[in-house]
Amino acid sequence: MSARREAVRQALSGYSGFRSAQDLYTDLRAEGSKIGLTTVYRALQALSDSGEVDVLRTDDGEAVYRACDTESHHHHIVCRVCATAVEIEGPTVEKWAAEMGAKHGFSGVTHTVEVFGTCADCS
Amino acid sequence: MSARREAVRQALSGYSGFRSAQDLYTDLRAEGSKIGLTTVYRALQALSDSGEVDVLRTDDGEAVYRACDTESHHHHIVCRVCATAVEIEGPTVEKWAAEMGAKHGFSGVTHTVEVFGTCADCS
DNA sequence: TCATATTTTGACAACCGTTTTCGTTTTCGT
DNA sequence: ACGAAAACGAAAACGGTTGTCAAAATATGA
Ligand SMILES: [Zn+2]
Ligand SMILES: [Zn+2]
Ligand SMILES: [Zn+2]
Ligand SMILES: [Zn+2]
Repeated sequence: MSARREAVRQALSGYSGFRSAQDLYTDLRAEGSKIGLTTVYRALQALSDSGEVDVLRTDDGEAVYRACDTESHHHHIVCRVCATAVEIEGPTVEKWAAEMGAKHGFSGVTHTVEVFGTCADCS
Repeated sequence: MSARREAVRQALSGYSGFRSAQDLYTDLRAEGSKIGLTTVYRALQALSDSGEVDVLRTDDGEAVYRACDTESHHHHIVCRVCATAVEIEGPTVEKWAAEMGAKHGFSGVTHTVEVFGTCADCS
């Protein structure tokens, strides 16, 4: 883990919501870091490959990242206004997805589930 | 509904899976149509705005479209190999998402759910 | 320590899907 | 048939992301 990658991880950990690569780049530069945008992308790629951060796509196709508390399988409920996110578990959903796969003859079933809403603070 | 838009809808209806704008453009040109790529994008935008087609983002951020049988809320199980998709309903999931929202004080809760796997034909 | 091999970095250009622009063509109501 | 309004397509612009490559940092080992 290089110093720059650690800096990116740290910057991401400071937020409870999902952030884009460019957001993080702006944050780091604002703090005085001389990091390059390319390096931020590379760090996020590595962190997501290793499962340390979660990635998802916004409606307009931008990748956003989050340093979650757990590395085990989970989902999120994300605020549409402030982008803060809460980690949630859904045994119900896990089972449902598996059942659906089996029912339709699909193997190697995975799923993506995200919940959106407006959080209490933003209401 | 203009003729070009109708052509895009028709082209999309010919497939059971999700297709990208560029895929459809290639299909239509291959059939001899003189349609432009811009028009394909515009038609898909209109169709998705009106709820006639579903849109989702692939892992690499590309938008893909599908002409579903029903316009009411539903989800899909998508084959990772041939991209064919089956429409599925999940009362269980609907309830779970709503409960999660309420539990964490979120309002106006929506959700995205997609299931992926390898279909029977591709196994 | 010093020299050398390896990895990481960042400026910049390239890439690719998508949107905007704008002049032309088609459609539609009268 | 006429003019207004909408749709169209080619090309340029856009924005996020990835590739390139030379310089800088770091690790290795004599
Ligand atoms: Zn997470
Ligand atoms: Zn799950
Ligand atoms: Zn559908
Ligand atoms: Zn649902």
